[in-house]
Amino acid sequence: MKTSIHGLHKVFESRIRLGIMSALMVNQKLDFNEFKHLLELTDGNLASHLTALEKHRFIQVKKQFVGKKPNTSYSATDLGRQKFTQHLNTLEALIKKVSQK
Amino acid sequence: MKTSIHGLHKVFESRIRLGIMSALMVNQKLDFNEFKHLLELTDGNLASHLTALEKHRFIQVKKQFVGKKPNTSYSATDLGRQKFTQHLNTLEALIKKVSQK
DNA sequence: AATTTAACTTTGTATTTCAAAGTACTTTTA
DNA sequence: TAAAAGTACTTTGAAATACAAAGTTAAATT
Repeated sequence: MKTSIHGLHKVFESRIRLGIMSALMVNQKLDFNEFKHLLELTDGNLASHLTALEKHRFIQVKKQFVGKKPNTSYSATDLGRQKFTQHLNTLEALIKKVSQK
Repeated sequence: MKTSIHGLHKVFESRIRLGIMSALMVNQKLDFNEFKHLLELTDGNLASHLTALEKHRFIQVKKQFVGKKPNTSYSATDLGRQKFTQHLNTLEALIKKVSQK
């Protein structure tokens, strides 16, 4: 087991950040409001989870105006994809181990 | 995504409790010291994670003497197996979703 | 001018996590 | 037989995390 949970990254353990990263793996970009509706969080809480991922450089932010509205969109960085993939691989291996028997 | 992370259980989010449950899915019982070596935790920390799982009735405890030494062993309950399986199924679905494309 | 929208930041509380130290009881060792 | 060690905790306290609610900034709409 020592080896099995070694590839897990603390920042991905939260269901919310897990959700954010998953969403960004299948969508090249998503904006603040999309996340808000997807995850049903308060603005502040969502912002802090996004900031946590940004601090690790697992996601990157782009601020612009879309039409006349401000828009903040997020995408996974290469590093983020790499680390998150490793996290999922570890989980997958763990699931496989548990399922086999 | 709303649906995807719905089957996750908070208590299984921690890598340590994930490790404990995984170990108990493939071993019908493990004792305190085995966990200690498997997970490399201080006694107190291990005890509190085990207690957390016990409070949810996801694991059960058996205290006995083995030879002359006290021995505390743990096993997953049916409820624990059921809930943990659901957690892993949810993760598996999420991984599949992310991997597809 | 007042309201709304977007995206935060700040504040404050509650919860979680963990190491370290302390405890109780038994056994082994010097 | 007194001291040390092992098992399995509990308690304490500090640090990190999580979250809601309220406040903020700046532009856009009514």
